[in-house]
Order: sequence, then C-alpha cells, then structure tokens
Amino acid sequence: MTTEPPNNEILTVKRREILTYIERTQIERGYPPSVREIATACSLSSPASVQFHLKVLQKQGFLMRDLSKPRALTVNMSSRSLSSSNDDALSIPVIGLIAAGSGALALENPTDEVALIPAFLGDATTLFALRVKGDSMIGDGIFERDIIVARKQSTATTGELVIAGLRDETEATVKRIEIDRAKNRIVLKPSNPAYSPMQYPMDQVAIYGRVVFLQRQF
Amino acid sequence: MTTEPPNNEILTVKRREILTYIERTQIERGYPPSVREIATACSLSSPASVQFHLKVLQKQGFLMRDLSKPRALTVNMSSRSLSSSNDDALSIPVIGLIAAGSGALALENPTDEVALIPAFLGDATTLFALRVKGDSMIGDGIFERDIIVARKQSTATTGELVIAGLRDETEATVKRIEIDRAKNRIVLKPSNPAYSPMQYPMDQVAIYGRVVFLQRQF
DNA sequence: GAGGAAATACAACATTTGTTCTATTTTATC
DNA sequence: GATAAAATAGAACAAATGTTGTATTTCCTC
Repeated sequence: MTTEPPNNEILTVKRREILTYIERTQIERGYPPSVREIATACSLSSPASVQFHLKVLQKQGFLMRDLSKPRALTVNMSSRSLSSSNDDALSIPVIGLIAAGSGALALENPTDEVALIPAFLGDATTLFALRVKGDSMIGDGIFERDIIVARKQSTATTGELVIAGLRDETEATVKRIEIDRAKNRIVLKPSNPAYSPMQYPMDQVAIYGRVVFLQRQF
Repeated sequence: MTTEPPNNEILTVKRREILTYIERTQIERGYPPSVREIATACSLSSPASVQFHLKVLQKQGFLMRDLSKPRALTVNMSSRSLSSSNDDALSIPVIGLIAAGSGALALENPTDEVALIPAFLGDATTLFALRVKGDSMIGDGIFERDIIVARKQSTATTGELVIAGLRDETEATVKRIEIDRAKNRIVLKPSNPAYSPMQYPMDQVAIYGRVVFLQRQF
C-alpha cells in the first residue's frame, strides 16, 4: 500500500468534478460509481474520457483503483482537503484555557484554531472554543486538554453545562449550573466528587455560554 | 427510501458471515465486494449460493442491491446492531465516513452523521468512526453516544486505546490494550472499575484500529 | 428411517463494466 | 495564426460480474 505523496498540482475543474462525484456517490449510495456512471454524471460522452481523468487522478494520488474490477474505486484524498477555503470547515478561535478548579481564563487572546465541520452547530459566529484545564468535570467526561465549544449566551437553565465566572473577575470555569430563583442563588457544580459546589448570589455570576460540543485528540 | 423494519428473524451463521464480510470489505477497501468475492471469502464455491443468501438478506432488510450492477451493495443494518446487548459492544450504526468518501459506508440511521474531522487527523482513508455504546470506558472520559474516530491498524502497543474484538465474532469493543508477549496473551482493559479486564490468547484477538479522536455533542 | 425444506453446487448466459486504439476537438503557448 | 499539448469521443473487445435453471447435498422434523 504505497501512499503516493500528493502531487501539489492543482485539480482541473473537470477532475475536481469527477472526484467530488465519486465521493458523493460513495457516501450517498454506499458504493462507488462505474466509469460510465461518472461519464454521464460529469457530462462526458465516452468512458474513455473518464478513463483519461481517472488515470491522472490516480497518478496524482487522489484515488486508488483495482484494475479490471468494476467500481473498484477508493478515494484517498478528499477534494475538499485541497480547497484553500474549506467551505465546510469552521474555524473557531480557541480563546484560552478554561479552568477546572478555580479558574484562570485569559479571554480574548486566541492561541489556537480548531477546525470543525459540524453541520449541526449552526451559526458559527456565536461560538467560541476553549481548552480545558484541570479535572473538576471528569464526571462528565471532560478532561484536561479537551477542547469544548460553547455557544455564547448569558442565560441558562438548571442542569446545563455552562461557561461561567464571577462578574468582577476575568476567570471562568466550565460547570453544571443550578439556578435557585427562590433564594436568588446560583450553584456551580463540578462533576468531580473531589471538588465542592460553589454558591453565589445570582447577580454576581456571569454566564458566558453553554457547552454544545467537545472534542479530544489522543 | 423505505427502511424495512428489521425482521426479527435471526441471522444464520453463514448469513451473518456474509453480512460481516460485506461491511468489513466496504470499510477496509472502500468499495463493496462482488458476489464471487463473497463466495471465496465465505467458503462458498458457487456464486449462486451467495445469490441465494443475498436475496434473503435483502428481503430481511439487511441490505439493498441495485440489480445487475456489480458491487452495488449497500448495508442497511449492521450485523452488530443485532448482537445481543453486550454492554461492551460498540454499535456501529452510522459511519458517514468523515469529510469525504474514502472508505465511506453509511450504515443505518442517516440521521446520525459524523460530519466532523479536524485537519490534523491526516489521511482520512484510514479512518473510521463509531458511536460508543455502553459505559465501560468512562474512566477515560468515553461516554455512551460519543463518537470516536479510529485509525485502521491491525497492531498496537500496550497502553493504547484500541478497537478490538474476538476473531470469530462480529462484535468489537473499545478498550485499553495490554500485550503480554511472554505469555502470548492480550488483555483488554475497561476503564470503568465496575468491569473486569478480559484476557485472551493472542491469536484470538483482532485489532481493528487505534482511537485517535473523540467528539461529543451536548 | 422417510420426507421436506434449506443450503449448496455446476454450468451456461446476458449485462455491466473496464480497457485500449485511434480520431477529433479544444485549449494554451509562442 | 501555427503548433503542441490536453481533452474528448467513438467503437470494438476482453474481463468481471450478476443471474437463472437444475441437480445435489445437508439438515431438520416427525
């Protein structure tokens, strides 16, 4: 299995069209298209024309073929991975470290960028990402170095996982929130039994956002 | 697209073997096997025998076919999803393989789609995604319903987080692996203290891949 | 052990498909 | 505009593949 180094030559319009069609078909139908199906889909009236492009694509390392076998196509490299502006990918700035235990968050100095492609996340402008520090939330499976994505919002309901902090401070933590309107209190609960919940008067707590997503690299 | 209700008839040994082979081939090669390839792999010396089973599987709703088209096979329902509720088992319902095709295979619920892959994961063709079932790995912060992305590989070193299973079975689990070459044994360790490590002779364990990434939606 | 259903096999055939050769058209370059 | 390279097309052929009909074997049930 020799993985050809990606020829950094650009993809022709037609070749990109073909590559994309193969990918889409594989995903949508569960099996790759035949040469003639590619021809029809990509407006080429001869299988030979497709053959021509396939050979180039193969030489460039974009796909693998098992010759003489119908539909024996494997896409090595997504055409998307080459596009400079990755339409589908969201890049969200990692604003800083968020505390587990007591805090320490330096907002507003993007250190990193996370690339996400989740369709389900919706409007990207209201999202921000943080790298987790500490172990106060391991009960929820949130570990040190994980990256969590939150949606900016200043309110929350009991039980939600939020990014919050004290109004006067620059620190923020990720915690499960509990709102007691009767007593006018907010409780921020760690999910690690080794830590204790913290109680504050409602007006002292600032909610920055709600956790919607988490990712971890091993 | 009518999703046939899963006929609760059980899968024959042979039919399960065939279904599993189709799935595995789709994952590993990127395209489904031909009828004759199935015959060879599943020890059937006639394509007609395979045809017989395929028709049954199709009627049961396990797979779809486009007749007269080579390799036009789509697995609707993983054979794994039928396996008795082994807590450790991974259900591999939807593998909408990553950012594009490669070894795509979209099984089961089109609703559940993994559509996220960070650039840093590199070559997408050797990756596959799984949805986690069970709580045997919560010690590592891997929870039910999380999606883990693994890189295909058949070997591993002690301490790594792997997708592995018994060679003869269709189920796979995510576990931390420990290899004892002296005793010719492999230990698969859950990270939930409620579960016990399992020991197997080395040649009975099949390693499918190493966990490289995890994502969770809240 | 008899009978029937399920499973398997063999062989022949029709399709789909990949492949190659050659000719023609388009595009780019000077 | 001339020339070469790239791209496309057409046709014919070979290989891989799906399909069907029938016969044989295996397995299960009574």
